Amino acid sequence: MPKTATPAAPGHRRKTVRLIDIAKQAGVSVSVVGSVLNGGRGNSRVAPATADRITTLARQLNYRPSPTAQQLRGKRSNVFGLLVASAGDPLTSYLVEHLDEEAVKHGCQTLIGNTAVAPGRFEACVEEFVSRGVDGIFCIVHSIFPGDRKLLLERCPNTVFYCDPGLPNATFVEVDQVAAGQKAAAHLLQTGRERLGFAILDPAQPAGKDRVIGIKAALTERGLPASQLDVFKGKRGSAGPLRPDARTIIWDTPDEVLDQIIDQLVLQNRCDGIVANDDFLASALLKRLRKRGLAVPGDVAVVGYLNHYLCEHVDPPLTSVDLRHHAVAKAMTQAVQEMIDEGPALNRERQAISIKPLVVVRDSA
Amino acid sequence: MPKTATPAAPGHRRKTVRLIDIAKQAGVSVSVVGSVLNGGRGNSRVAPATADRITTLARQLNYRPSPTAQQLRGKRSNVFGLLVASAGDPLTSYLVEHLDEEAVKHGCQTLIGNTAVAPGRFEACVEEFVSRGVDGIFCIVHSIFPGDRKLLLERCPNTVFYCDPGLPNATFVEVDQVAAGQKAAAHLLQTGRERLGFAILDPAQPAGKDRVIGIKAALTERGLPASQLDVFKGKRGSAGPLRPDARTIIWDTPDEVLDQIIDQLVLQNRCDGIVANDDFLASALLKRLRKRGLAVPGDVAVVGYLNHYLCEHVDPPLTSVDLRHHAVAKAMTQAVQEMIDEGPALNRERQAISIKPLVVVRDSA
DNA sequence: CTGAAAGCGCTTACAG
DNA sequence: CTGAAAGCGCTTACAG
Repeated sequence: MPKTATPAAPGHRRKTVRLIDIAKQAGVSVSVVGSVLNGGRGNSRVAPATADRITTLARQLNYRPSPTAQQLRGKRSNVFGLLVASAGDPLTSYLVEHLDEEAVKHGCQTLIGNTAVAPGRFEACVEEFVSRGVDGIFCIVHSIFPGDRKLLLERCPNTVFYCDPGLPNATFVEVDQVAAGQKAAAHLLQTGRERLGFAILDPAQPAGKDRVIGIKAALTERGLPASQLDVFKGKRGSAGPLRPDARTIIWDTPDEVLDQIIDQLVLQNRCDGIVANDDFLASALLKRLRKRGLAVPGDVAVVGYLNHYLCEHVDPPLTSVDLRHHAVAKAMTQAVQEMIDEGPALNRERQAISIKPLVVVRDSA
Repeated sequence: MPKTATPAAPGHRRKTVRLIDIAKQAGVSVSVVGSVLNGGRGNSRVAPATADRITTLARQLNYRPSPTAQQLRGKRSNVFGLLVASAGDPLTSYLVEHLDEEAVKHGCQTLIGNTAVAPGRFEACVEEFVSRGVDGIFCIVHSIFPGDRKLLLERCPNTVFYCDPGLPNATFVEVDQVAAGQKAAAHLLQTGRERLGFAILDPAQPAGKDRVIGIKAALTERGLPASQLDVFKGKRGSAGPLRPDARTIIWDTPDEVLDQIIDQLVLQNRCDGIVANDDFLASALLKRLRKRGLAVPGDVAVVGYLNHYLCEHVDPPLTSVDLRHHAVAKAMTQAVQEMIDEGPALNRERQAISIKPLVVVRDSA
């Protein structure tokens, strides 16, 4: 229990240097020092000679303004809050990294809000972020996780979502699913495939429908009929954490479903190119195809979706659709920065920013 | 540019409720309200009836103390800084998640400090953390990345490292490498393997030597001579990022080296169980062994190290040594909490906390 | 048991 | 061009 009221220098005696310390040494008032060192526009108000003396002194003493005091006085915190279901999930960890990288470019730091740790954490994190005075919030919590997005937007209008939260006045960045389907299919067609299969799970999701539209568009572009696409509509397998230790959602597709996909698309409909719902399904398909004596890409080409970490490691390395997390992060950061600069614009209109994905070619297609 | 000096409620008009607001409504002074709502020991000083009135009012008005003001007054920030080379790296992303989870349990939030974004970021992050008054810092930046650890420890004594930073007064948590080798080998021996191979990269690293000691200990425990272990000492392949987008270090082992490993360990020395340096090497070996007509685990069993995400997805699924990131995170958080509680104990002794890894059995061994 | 007052480090009108 | 003063929201001795 620290007796001193010196907050900086955690667990340390070392006196933190303040404006007044510099002011004394420079023989001027704190106002002058403040305006020279931290002043927004107003360091022109100080005589050049005085200003020089002050900046030199500040450098010598290694002066750092106290963000705490500045914030209490009404300045920005230069902190963004980041709501994430689980920061360790490789699905989003790259996005976390890129968001923080962009935040740093904007002179900000990122505060983690891990919402999947316990029930009610989403709302609790929002309250904490707001009371800490964050400048804005990124919400990259997947829609399958609970959390009151409406409350979030009320408590902090400067919020940018990853994917559509379904709120009338939300700002969000999303991946263009039509383009995702179109690009995956176009790659298959360009490399000589003629009959395409789409193994889709959760066909009810709009993302799936958009990808079908995209695949058909790719066929049309090459003058092929939409009937050259066969869609396997399956259900998710059991969802469970990858390891007892982790909270990652990994969708485990049972062998029966994999066999159904292979039976319908490859054997029955003679598809020579398959677009898989995601890299996990693709990776499972790769294994199952081998087990059944079908060669990839010899007999059938496979394209994944996510361009996930594991693509490099499966056999053969998986061609996949990259979601361009860095571009997403840039767009999200830019959006929040604009909201901050524009000030409290209540009743803001819904704004959707769309990112076009890219195909990363490896060996499977 | 906000005109008001109200920091909370980012980009929002909504007046934040303060102690004085409650004080007025309750007809008492701020001192009383403060001691009831935020007071450490001293809420016994207030009459129960008054206290009740105040707490009710606080709940009604949804009062939240301003951490900024509290911090300026000398209270803890309840923020931990987290130095990480790249938060998106799946090697550490789980550790990031677990550290934050533990921080939340201790009533703290985590501020990210991404040190690999640009040169000098490590030191810059340290300064920012210190000036923001973090209560402690976790440094999980891998030793191959630059960063002045000594300065870090000086600026913030309440720092806990993941892995030995090689400083005389550092507190750190590390994985027991002897146990890692011992457990991997013990599993192979228990499942009927008799001649072991260890494919080690960077043999100069102490971690590698410790693992050799562990493997030999496992042999001895079963009454086998240490000569039943054959060590392949190789060099790292080229290190490069997995994707142009990411800063992850992935060690790419060229096919020639993989062939050398197989030639020496499997063909020449008839090893039937291989301990691989890490999951990436193991995954590459799996592919190469298949290409050369050797069955896993039929002809040779393979054990990885990391229990990385991809273990589930390679073919066959990889048995691996789990580094118990959650236990590591717990130990790190507990250590920093103790440092905070004990107060500024300069000249603290070097403290090493060792975590014993576990074998996670899948199909490859 | 309660209140008035000082002060954490800074910014920002307001006077000179 | 420069300084004295008020105040951000809170805590903490110190008086009553």
